[in-house]
Amino acid sequence: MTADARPAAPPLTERQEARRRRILHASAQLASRGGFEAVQMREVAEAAGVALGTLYRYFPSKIHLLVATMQDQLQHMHSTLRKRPPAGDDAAQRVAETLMRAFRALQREPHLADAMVRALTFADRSVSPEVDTVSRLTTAIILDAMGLEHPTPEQLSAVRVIEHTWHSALITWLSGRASIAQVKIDIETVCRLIDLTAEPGAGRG
Amino acid sequence: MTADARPAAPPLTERQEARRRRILHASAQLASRGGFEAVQMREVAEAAGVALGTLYRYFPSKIHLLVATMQDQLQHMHSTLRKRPPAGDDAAQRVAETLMRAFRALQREPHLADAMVRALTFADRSVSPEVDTVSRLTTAIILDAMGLEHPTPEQLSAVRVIEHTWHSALITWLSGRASIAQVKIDIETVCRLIDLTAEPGAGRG
DNA sequence: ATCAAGTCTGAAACTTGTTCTAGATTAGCG
DNA sequence: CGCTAATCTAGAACAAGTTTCAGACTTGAT
Repeated sequence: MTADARPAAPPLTERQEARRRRILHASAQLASRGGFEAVQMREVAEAAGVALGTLYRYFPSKIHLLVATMQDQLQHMHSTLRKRPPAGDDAAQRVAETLMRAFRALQREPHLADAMVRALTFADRSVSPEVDTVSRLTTAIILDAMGLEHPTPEQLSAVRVIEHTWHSALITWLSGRASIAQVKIDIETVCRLIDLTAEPGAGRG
Repeated sequence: MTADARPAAPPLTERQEARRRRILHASAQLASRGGFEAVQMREVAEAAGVALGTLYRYFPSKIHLLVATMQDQLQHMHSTLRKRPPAGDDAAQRVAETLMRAFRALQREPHLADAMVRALTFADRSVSPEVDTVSRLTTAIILDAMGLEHPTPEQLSAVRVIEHTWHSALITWLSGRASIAQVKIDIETVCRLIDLTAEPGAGRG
């Protein structure tokens, strides 16, 4: 899990750490109000009490900023979920329940969700490392729900597909093209893949 | 399917139809070169021999333009696929083959794919109708591959999840976070959902 | 052919993400 | 303390999406 691969992450001083937090907070705040468009770099800088140039030093683009915001929120959610693990009988149920729980959390701040998810899927290669971190966090959450320590490659594939579905379903909901009920069905549908890969010996054909 | 819902689509004159085509062509051309960023509204207008204001009259935003470009390309692909239907034995195989074929077509113009897919997932509510059209086209392609005329609700759910996976996998590939092999695995994995929802005993002919 | 309504053009203006610069502040160090 | 390098600030400048506007051109009806 510990992988600070990026070339030398210089340790931040306390004031710098504080600045970084203020920026992320301002970002989430503005996003909660008006979604992706409401997160305007000048406004973030002002709300965080920081010069525009400084904001760009900390986060090299609006997309980077919002993806980092998502990392932040996901971490929060991960620890929340850990405290109250899902109670279903089989893995598929637990994963579906976990994702729907996460989904309901996002529903409470739909604008914030909009900003984060749009940034995530719009990110180009220059943001890959950060997006990857988000992806690993999501994977960790799903694996936690499955209760697996050593997933098989097959199971990892199922998890990947679940993640795909999760992201894409989120987008269709955010853009008003799918109802919450529809998202629930999609998630439950994709979670059936877990059953397919659960039985040891039920190898892939 | 027949839904000219949008308030009165006034029939275009011949010259207008020609302008529209020129614009879409210029858009695809520029996108093929440098992807999303290379599609600059001023350049599209110039390449299409049209004033900037006119471009915006035809397509109210860059996103609208690129989503329309995708519609165009998808329609093209759909008719191509119809000519040579996939040859697999069961529905899952045929769908996977079809999607991988589409995927290889996109690979040939990765920049174009980048522009279209980024626009598609970045689109907000104001583009919903157009994005929905793309979604229906994709669904039609998948259902064609399955060989289904009257899918059950369950099968439609599977198709939805397949679409989710398709879009999201495409994004991970475009942003360099997944290899082509990985995409193939993901598609094959999700296609196993089709087997789950196949009518028992009906091998589907 | 003529008029009115709608469309297209060219160009400027406005918005917001991003970059750049010069000077002030801070951090680490002797 | 006093120096140097790094960081931060304020603000201008630039880039590309979007809007606006006055005037020229089409179109359709009379």
